[in-house]
Amino acid sequence: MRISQFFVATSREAPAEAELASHKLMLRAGLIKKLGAGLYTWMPLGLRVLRKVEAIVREEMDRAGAIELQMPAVQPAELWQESGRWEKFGPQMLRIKDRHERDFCFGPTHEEVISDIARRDIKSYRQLPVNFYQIQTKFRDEIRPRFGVMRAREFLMKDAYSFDASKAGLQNSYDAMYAAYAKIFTRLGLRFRAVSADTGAIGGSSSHEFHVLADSGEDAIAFCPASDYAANIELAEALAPAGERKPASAAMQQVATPGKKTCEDVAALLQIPLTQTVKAIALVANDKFHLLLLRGDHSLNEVKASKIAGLEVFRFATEQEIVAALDCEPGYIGPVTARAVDVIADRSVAAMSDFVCGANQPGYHLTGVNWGRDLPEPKLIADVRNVVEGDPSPDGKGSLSICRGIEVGHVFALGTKYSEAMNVVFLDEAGKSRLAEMGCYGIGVSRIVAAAIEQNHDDKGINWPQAIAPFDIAVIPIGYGRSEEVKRTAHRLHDELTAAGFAVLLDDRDERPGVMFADQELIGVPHRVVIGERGLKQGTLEYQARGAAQASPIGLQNALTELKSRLSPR
RNA sequence: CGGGGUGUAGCGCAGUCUGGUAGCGCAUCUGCUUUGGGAGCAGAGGGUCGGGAGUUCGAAUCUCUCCACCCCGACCA
Repeated sequence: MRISQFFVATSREAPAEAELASHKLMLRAGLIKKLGAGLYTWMPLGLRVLRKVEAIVREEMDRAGAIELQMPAVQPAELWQESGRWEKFGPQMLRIKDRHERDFCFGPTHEEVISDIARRDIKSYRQLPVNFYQIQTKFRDEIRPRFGVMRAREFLMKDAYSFDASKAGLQNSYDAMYAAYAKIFTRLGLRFRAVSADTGAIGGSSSHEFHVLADSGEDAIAFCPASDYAANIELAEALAPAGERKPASAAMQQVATPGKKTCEDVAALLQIPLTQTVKAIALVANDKFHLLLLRGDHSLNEVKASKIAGLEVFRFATEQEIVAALDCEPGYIGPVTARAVDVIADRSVAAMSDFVCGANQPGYHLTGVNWGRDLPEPKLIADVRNVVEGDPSPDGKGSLSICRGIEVGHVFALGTKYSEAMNVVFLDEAGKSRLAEMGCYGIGVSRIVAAAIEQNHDDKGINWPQAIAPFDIAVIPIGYGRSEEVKRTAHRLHDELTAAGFAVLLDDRDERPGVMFADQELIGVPHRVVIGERGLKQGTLEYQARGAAQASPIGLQNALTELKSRLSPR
């Protein structure tokens, strides 16, 4: 490809709205253009990358036995009403009406549609198992779209749905997808990790997320360096502290802590460790007030909290509700005099003695508080906090580390949730009607492009993994308009490399060298060869890999052979 | 949904407080020079200052209103 016949629109400065490295670089390199909040055009250069990712995903899905189809992006409301998700899905779903005032949505996902297809066409166990997939544009009306295509509203996703006759079959399908995902991300050249994930509101038996590891990732992952344990922080269990609770050694005392509303402030004022303090979080669920206790240095895990019976749908209490229930403003609330209130203690709080908490009197806290003596033992003890670095690993092998990741894939064993709701049944060997066991498997295709950049860039620009680079090699002639020999050599090399099956980008703009170098580095073409009069006189060209510190000369005579070997994987 | 911020040329910004005929850098176009790391000089084009209403002799600037975009946020123990 000659640049003059392609479209490369790079810029030196990124629009002010971009924060993340990948977002800035995608805009600067001209991969994407923003049309509106969370809406992006894939420019020709970006589209080449997107298509490469897509191709690898498709190949591995096919290889794993999945069958491609394509469902409509716009879906009738009826299907969603049938599954109950028309109401449940909430404002994330973009709802639209047609000219007859009939309700539709722009599909945020396709469980309903695929279930509808399956129930119409799958009648016998002989047709199972089957796994359908598509690579489709989805729309989710995110509260806050950001980071470019990383969290866009319109995005490209590969979603697959498996149907099996039995739980064991579902496990097979699930395992096959898990393996395919590992292959896909390996082929993409990304550093990733599969982690156990919460099965959340969808229900179902097991679930794994695939994360591309990057400090800028939105998700926290807990993993154990000493074992293969890895879980989304939402799921990672915080074990109860080992050993017996220490006996009380101090008397309960009320101390003045005016203006000190946070555990940090109180601990600083009293000169005690933060781990000695207890914070009380006021929650309301089903119109009932609850006080949830966490150690001062811990943070609430809302997913875990919502698994407690009665707290399935909770919210934080308003200041008015707190005052009404405890007769005290937030900042000084605590469990001791809150006898009429349901108290839920985190495991680590239940194991504390001589702790400090709010006194339910504005400007006062209590010190030396002890369970059983100063207040009743907690009615309910649960794991409701996020694990922190150094917590013991739930599998008992060492301690946890925390890293950040970008969720690019998710495999999910759904079971019969949708087959029940949508009546997806088939006849088994005995002629009996049975519910299909379903699984669903997503990959954020467009997000992968951004994630790959997060993981592979430097101060000059993108450094694509070979597998998804928009071009394999850039040919840069210096003095293109001045030297016939340079021009001729450049075109010959371009043609030969192209004939050898490589995607070649020839910079025939007759630009100054600095401009061409800077553009190639920004765009991130993994290899480049420079042709100049100087070198040609000595019969050499210059080769440089994108990440390499400097160029090395190669002989003009054997240039093609040499470049072929450098370009071929491994 | 709440709070904050921004909207001026394709991009990055100044000008707004203190009203008086719209500016800088990059990019674009023309010419000459230059040619191995985002060139130099000379010239040129491009903006109903987010939209609407109002105040005023006069509004990018003041007032009201609407819109778009960005950031932060459930609180906190």
